[in-house]
Amino acid sequence: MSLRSFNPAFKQLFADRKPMRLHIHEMLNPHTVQQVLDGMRLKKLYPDGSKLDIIECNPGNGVFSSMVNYDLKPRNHILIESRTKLQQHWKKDLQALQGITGNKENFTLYPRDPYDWQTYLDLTDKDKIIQPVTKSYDQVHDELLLIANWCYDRGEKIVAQWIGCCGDRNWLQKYGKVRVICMAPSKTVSKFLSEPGFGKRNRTAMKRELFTDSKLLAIIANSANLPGEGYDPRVLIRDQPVAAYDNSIPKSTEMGIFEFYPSGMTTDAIAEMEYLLSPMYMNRSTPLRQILPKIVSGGEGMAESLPHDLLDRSPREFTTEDILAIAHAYDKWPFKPDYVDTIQLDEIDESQF
Amino acid sequence: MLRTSLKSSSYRRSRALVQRLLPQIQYAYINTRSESKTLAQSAVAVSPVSRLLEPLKSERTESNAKHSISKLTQKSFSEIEQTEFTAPAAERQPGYYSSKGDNVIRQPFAREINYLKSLMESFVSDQYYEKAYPLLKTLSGLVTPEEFTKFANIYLEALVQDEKVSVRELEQVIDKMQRECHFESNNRTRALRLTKYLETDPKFDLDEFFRIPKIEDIRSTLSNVDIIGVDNLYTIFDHPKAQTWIPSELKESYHEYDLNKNKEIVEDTKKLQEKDGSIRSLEKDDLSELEAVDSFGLQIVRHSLLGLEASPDKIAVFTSDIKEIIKDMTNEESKQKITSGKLNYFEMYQLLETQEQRDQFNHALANFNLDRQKQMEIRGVEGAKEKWKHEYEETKKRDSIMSTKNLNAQLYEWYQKLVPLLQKERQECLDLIDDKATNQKSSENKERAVYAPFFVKIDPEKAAMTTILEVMKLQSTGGISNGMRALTALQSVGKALEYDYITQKLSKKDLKRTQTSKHKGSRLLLNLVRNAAEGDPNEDFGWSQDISIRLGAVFVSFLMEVAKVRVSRHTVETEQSAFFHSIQYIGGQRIGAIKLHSDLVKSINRSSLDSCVQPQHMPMPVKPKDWDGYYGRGQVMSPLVRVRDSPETAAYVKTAARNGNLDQVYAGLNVLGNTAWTVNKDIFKVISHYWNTGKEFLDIPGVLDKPILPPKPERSDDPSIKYKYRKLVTQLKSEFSTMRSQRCDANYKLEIARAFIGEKLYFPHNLDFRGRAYPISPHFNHLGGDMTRSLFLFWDGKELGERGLRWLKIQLANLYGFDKAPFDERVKFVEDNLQNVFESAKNPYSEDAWWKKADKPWQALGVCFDLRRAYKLPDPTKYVSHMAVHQDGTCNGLQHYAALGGDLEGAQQVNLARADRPQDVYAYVAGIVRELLEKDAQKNNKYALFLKDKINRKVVKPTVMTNVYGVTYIGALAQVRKQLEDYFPDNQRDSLQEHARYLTTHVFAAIRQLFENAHLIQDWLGESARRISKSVSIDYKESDNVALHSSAVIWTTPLNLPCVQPYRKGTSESLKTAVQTLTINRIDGAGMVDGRKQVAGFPPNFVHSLDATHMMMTAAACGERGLKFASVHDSFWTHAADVDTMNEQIREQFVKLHSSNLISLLKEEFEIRYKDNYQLIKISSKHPLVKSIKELKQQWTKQLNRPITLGDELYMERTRLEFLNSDDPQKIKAAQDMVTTIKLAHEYEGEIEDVNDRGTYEILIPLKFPEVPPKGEFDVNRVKDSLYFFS
DNA sequence: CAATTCTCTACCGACAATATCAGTAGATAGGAC
DNA sequence: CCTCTATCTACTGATATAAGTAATAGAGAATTC
Repeated sequence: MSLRSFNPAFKQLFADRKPMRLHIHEMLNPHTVQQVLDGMRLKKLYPDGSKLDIIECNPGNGVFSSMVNYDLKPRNHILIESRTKLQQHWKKDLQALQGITGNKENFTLYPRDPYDWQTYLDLTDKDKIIQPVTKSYDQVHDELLLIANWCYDRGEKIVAQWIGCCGDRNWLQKYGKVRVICMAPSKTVSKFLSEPGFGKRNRTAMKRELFTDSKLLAIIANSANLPGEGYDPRVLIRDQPVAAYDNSIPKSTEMGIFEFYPSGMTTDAIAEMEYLLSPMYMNRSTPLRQILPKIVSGGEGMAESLPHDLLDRSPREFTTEDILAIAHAYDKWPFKPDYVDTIQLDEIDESQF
Repeated sequence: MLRTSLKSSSYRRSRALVQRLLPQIQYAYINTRSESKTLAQSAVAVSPVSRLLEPLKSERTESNAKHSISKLTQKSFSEIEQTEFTAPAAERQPGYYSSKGDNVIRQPFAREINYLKSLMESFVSDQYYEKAYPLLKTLSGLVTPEEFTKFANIYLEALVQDEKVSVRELEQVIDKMQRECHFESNNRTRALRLTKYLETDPKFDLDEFFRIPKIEDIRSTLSNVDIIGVDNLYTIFDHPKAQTWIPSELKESYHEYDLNKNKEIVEDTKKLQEKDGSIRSLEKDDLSELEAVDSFGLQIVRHSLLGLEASPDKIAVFTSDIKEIIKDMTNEESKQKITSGKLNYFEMYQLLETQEQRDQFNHALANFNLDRQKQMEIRGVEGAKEKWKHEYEETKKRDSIMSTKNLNAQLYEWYQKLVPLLQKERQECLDLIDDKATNQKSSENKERAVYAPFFVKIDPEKAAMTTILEVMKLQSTGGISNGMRALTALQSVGKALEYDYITQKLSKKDLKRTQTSKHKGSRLLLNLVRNAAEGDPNEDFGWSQDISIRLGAVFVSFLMEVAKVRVSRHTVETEQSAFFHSIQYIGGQRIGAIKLHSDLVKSINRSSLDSCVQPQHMPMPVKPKDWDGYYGRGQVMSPLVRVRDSPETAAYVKTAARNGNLDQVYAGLNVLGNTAWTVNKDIFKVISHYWNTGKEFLDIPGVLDKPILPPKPERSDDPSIKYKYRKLVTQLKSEFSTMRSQRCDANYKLEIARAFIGEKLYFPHNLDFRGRAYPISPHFNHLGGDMTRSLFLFWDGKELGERGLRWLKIQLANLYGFDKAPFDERVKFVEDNLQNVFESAKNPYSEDAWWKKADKPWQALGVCFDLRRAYKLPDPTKYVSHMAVHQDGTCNGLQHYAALGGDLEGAQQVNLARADRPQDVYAYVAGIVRELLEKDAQKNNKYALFLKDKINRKVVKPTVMTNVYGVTYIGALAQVRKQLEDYFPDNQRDSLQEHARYLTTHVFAAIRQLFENAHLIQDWLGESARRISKSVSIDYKESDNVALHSSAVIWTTPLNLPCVQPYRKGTSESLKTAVQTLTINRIDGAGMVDGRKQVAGFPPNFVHSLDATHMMMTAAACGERGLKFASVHDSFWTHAADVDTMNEQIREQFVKLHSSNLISLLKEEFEIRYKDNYQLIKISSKHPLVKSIKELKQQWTKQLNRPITLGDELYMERTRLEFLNSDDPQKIKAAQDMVTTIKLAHEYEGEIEDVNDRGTYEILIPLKFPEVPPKGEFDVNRVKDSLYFFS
């Protein structure tokens, strides 16, 4: 298979160094990346590279970065990388690239922590490296693309929050329907992409369905494994993701790549009862009727204003309509507790000094 | 905990794998015995083969039975009856914990045995003998025959006590037990039979009964006096052969009896006094009306300690006693006052004139309080209930519909609903036990069967109260808002129920054996029998944790079912559950919680709960009985040492107690427990006044409604803003809820204080596992904060004298915060402020009263009151003071370290040496740091330049203090950063961090420099702990249940208290209850030690065990000299007049403690204790030893046809040593010729270094300890001259 | 094995995860002979 | 009557839970990335 997207300028750069593994897994095999990119057909979505800004989180050793860059030829390609060793690599590589191509790839290394919200504020507001335009939510933002690799255990948390941001339309999603191409462990992706009724369906999956449009793009497994286990079959059939092998992905951590961007939906109603959803989804196979009294003072009373068939189903089975129905009932419920009472305390560490 | 369970599961897996492999190999060996050789055989050809093989053969016992035995504690009595649980004899043999040589026994199946015992006792005490028998039979399958006899005798004892059981039936049961359970009777069994015969068979022939047994056996039989009882012993005494039969301990009683028998005793007629005008102490109610304003919070529980009401006849006795006592008083006015009925007991006591009167008064009061204590235990909660009922009825009169407005009325409503439900459930349980239940096999009944035998023991009415009180008390604990951890709730309810059950059981105890109708007879014998009947203080009693939790869950779930609150919003009103069960996610883990309805919480906040009535949480109005074993006597049921669920700690302490090693510990504790206190009424009034304003005052938080929160951010605000908001809000809420619970806690304390005004009270103490002493009653004690401490006075007063007056002034200066100056200056400080002192005492409420600005204002005010009173006398030195004056060690941990290490400069800085002024170690360390920075500043270090003028004692104090506890760099960094925070604005976080990092390193360096030797000792302790916790016992086998690293750090204090660090990695087990399935982390006595904690904990724990020892020694010494003594770890208290004596003893005892080289002694102790342990160390693969060891292992591998394990290596060494120590010269010879890996390492002459690098090879060597670091030059005797050592 | 990732970070008093589901081993019942 | 299989149950181990990681930095334990 041809490496259509491979930037020859990188050939030497990659050859010069040994790829390092630093906590976050990534594809190191260009052939795999090529397969994935072929499946994604990004050029169709972003035909005009001269207007496109790419923000990439945790580019790592840069195989994917360089190839997606070569594919789309963006105006800006920001690499947010916080691992000092990799920062050094990039600095060196970009210097070299300057010599080879004059950095017509438009890479900029932004050596900050992609986990930190402040990084994005500084990128656009303080350092003004890029200044995205705000577009309407009618269609996907065609001048801004976010690529992120969160393929390690703790990445799940940030992915969940990013999905939440689509509902709130804040963070980068304040600029419009910004597509996020996200790499994460299959364990995470299969959870967040599951549909109602699937065993792994959880709160974030529900929010994902409600607030975003999403698609499973690819599954990359170690060649010792069979890719795609644990995903909701409906998603696999619907999205027809690319299945590829890459042995830089460890056997224990399959990688899933999916995209999401805000859907038309945004509402305060879900945030208002977020504190209810959390315990609700802890017993996600228990019928709502039994859960209600366990999540809020007097919660059993809320049942009166909900249809029976909904009460008999469990959170795992809830569709977005169900959730909205519950949100509505909650809104009308007279016994909503004070906001103070809904705040959960975390561990109190009392230091004596 | 997920991690732990994963770890242990994978660990189990690998072990299971080994277990699966091993048998095959051994079978293979056994079948081909002639061809192949075992390890040992190959090494010692001449050794008797069978003996070498035996241990290996037994390794393959992995029976199913064992597997199911661990499930036994989850089974109900009927399931146990139907299932067979039998452990192979080998597995019943006791093991050991950390050390083979300590002779502390680890009982296999301890939890299962305990459960069966509880069940059996439960049945047997209600005459369900046929239900109890199968349990006994199951027990016989789990324990050794000797152990079994003990349990069988418990069963038989019940039969003997039951009059309906005949001798024949008894003998039949014994017969059956012999047949079915391999019961081996002993002399206690004989005593049981004897008793039954004596009591039921008029024609019983003692001669015949004792014809066959040997004389020693007869004597041993008769020494079971608790079984035989007084009257039966008299019968035996009457027998002509009695003199030869009776054991030595009964000789004296026998003679007394014999003597009295022949005397005509005139029966004393009761001389009960007529009840003319009994003097009763001022009623608490009157006082409350006098002094309490029922406005804000501090609501008086009427009869809050109703139980402290005595029965009328006791009042009469007390009254006449007092009349008798004051008969000879000279001051008529005082006499008048005492009989007026307007004084409380303490005020009466103060008016007495002679020591004799006081002694008599104390005696009378002690008798009186004994009865009151009993009443309190029996009817403790009754008072609360009456109050609830009253308010309920009042409320009902006003409103037709109950509302949450009145909390107590609400509680009563729940109580009323709960009781019938519990009664019904109890009946169901009874039916189930009687096999009368309609659907015996239903799943409901299956669950019921687990708790039924215990449920039926509980009085529903009392339990209803207990449940409500406990649950309400726990609101907002455990980091859960408006609720509590389910585990905590179920456990405390369960424990409280257990307490009720035990007290009830004790009050109903069969008195037959300890009473006699004879007026003549032997008092000695009576005492002997009564003592014996109290039982062995080293024997466990009560329910296991599982039982009480499960039971607690049943009660809590019933409460949750019935408890409702009425809620209204706008125009809607409805009834909702008061409690609900919920799962919360805290700190990455799910926590089961019982939450209160938010409206209920608001109601509680408004009215503040008065839940204190439960006697187990109270100080004692009577002197606690002296400690003489693992469990306390009398009302004190707590163990001597708080063992934190560590079976090992408990076992070590019990063994020490049984061996009689703890007398010195008891002595110290008893001094603490015998110190009588009373409540300072003057202070109470002032606190009460400020409390009732409802405003914040000093350390009392004000009444708070709800926290004020800033407006919520918009949905579309940046996540960082939302996050910051959430963080702020949680912090506000958490601050709010700590304030609230502080106020709640203070309320609780004040209520107890109020109840004890004018009363005499005691604090029985017990120990933590290091030996530090704590009062057992948890809330109201002298360990509390300033406010709580200020409420205490010694019951006894002592005339100040010159010195006492001086010390009282010093005490005030110390409390005021003027404690860094020499004594004379402190005295002067107070004398200069004497007007302020008087003014404070005279008018404590004035806006800017002097006392309010003190460091510890409440206690300072207390001294002000005292000083003012003293100075009102013509001669203030004649004033009788009840104040406790404190002498505090200056950085006590460092004092001990300095003494151990002998650091000259360090010792001086913590006042071990005499100095004109008290030395301040913090300031001194700050000085060193400053010098270090100065040097760097000259090199133009920017951090040094910035920081050098900002170093003061405050900056270094936290780090110096926590250094003793082994604070790490990162922890200290956080402290320093906090101290430096003010110098850096918010946007310079990075700079702050860098400066803090720089400074922390230098603070560490400074401490290290000052206490160089001490640090070497700290390191030595740490290293020793590391080696111990990574060591392997010689008996280690892969197939065993004993973990690879199973030795904890254990040491013995100079007072012989064994200290066992309880840190082991547990396994999580789940316990299904009526409320939820709990996950309980259980530690196994032979489980893996938590090396990290063992190492980190040992240095501080060892030093704390030393300071505890010092305290106990001082306590005992002060006690011997007639001083009253109390302590808060490193703060020692006594009367002002006695401070000099105490100070002398503090120093004497310190010198005595440190006159031996404690670390060398510790090393010797370790060497003995861990002599059977081996160290796993890594040596360089290039080390010459590696080659020979590898060779030997290869040789063995070939012969055994499997890889050599650690267990194999140890087995070989074990065999070698066994042979070496045998008497058989052939074996000795064989052992000498035998080579093992360990022997190779042991005999290696060169250097063996534990390297932590790559390219290493792990070998076993005998456990050795590092050399003790040399001591510095400081001579500990100089402490005797130090003025400010404790000051 | 050695390399890499994860965890924990100040002592004691006063500790503490839980629900669910899939898979498996063992038990029971049932049916045929 | 015995054996064999189908079905059920009990038990175990794995997994998900939430959704700022929190400002650090170095050793030690646990995996195998």
